[in-house]
Amino acid sequence: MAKPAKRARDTYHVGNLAPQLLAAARALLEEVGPTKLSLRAVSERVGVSATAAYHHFQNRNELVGQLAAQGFSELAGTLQRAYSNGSGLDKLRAGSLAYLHFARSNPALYQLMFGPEFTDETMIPVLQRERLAAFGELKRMVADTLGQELDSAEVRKASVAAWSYTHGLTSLVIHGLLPGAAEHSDERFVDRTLQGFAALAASCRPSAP
Amino acid sequence: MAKPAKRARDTYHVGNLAPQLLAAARALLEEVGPTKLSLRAVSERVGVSATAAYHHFQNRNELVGQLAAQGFSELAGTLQRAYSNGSGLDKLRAGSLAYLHFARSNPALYQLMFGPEFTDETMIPVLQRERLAAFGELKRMVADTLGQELDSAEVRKASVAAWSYTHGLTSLVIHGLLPGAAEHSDERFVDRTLQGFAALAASCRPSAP
DNA sequence: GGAGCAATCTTATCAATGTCAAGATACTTG
DNA sequence: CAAGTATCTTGACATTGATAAGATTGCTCC
Repeated sequence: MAKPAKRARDTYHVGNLAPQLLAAARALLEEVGPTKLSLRAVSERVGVSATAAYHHFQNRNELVGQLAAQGFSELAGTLQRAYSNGSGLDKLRAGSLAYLHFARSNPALYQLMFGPEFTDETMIPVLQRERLAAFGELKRMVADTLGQELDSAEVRKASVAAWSYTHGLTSLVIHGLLPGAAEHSDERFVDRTLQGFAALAASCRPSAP
Repeated sequence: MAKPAKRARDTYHVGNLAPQLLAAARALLEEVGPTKLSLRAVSERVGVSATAAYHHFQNRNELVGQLAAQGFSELAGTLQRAYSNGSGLDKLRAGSLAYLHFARSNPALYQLMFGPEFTDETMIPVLQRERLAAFGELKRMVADTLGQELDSAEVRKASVAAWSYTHGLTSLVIHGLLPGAAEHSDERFVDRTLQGFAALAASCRPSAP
């Protein structure tokens, strides 16, 4: 009704179910949490039978896997935007901020992306691809900051370091392990953590260079 | 039979079921993964009926919560040991190593400890306590390294920083997001990440102090 | 030491969920 | 328009978490 269905393919039976299921699942995911997302609830929200999803996804795992892949894709986009819009040398800080902001805006999705649902057996190709793409985006940022080749050992190590601390901080915030996780701003978390690193680094090389 | 039951309380009916259930759950957890741990399987392994556990735990959540609490307790102990045995200034490196080693020795338990199962509603007191205790251990290490008061702002920030990068690195390794996660040693991961931080820090203050 | 009691355990059962098989429906294509 | 295929529904089954009610065991107290 709202949109004129130009192609015949677009109005098929009930319509293109797969995107609708993904959208409903995405919404439900944030409502009920990553552990309580049921296929039946998703189907019911869209208005189809409980087993309709099996004609578009192999099983529940593929649906949530595509959801996670979608998350990694959005995360990569967010990082890229922060990277290009960032000014000065602290593009990495902007990256961390974007990362944390994405996770706090989509906590359940973030938990799904890094959750225990996907092991080697339950991994699906698209998820692996988007994961790599997101990490590639991070590596690009780091390579640019360091002024080195994208696949140099330096960049690889520094990228893992950057990803580690950002993901760790984000994970702690999301899971509520840090006091006052609810009220504090993204900036506060990132900046205080960076200050913490500075303090640790300073104590390693006591005072002079 | 094996052990002479000194107190009468110790041989009660089938015996002290709660610890047995926890032990079986702990073993099963690592066998089937954190998402597939069922109460029934645990009960069956111990040799009791499916609902026997409900006389010792409110529900499944309390059982896995106590498992997670146990994990935090062991983690705290591991950290403390690494901290006291560590030599020189790199006690923090020893702490990171111990953290990563614990997680890789108990991957499913680690995923459970930081997994999405425990939200504000499903939180249980003992888990919260052990969590805080483990973080307290980390803070002690950092305070000692920095030579500052335990609850100074500096120590708090530095502790979050240290926890963030260690937890982030560990999480990435455990979830298989880093290439070659299976074969490489704990030392390699930690040291390369620390080198990565050094490279990042160096690029922020280009050359001179 | 035995009666009573409370803790513990079992059986039966239910609701929710993931999944499969078979049939019904709608769109497409020759 | 007919045949065929993609899509969707109904019905059913196994697994799991959970509850209710009954059975059993060990403790307690006279």
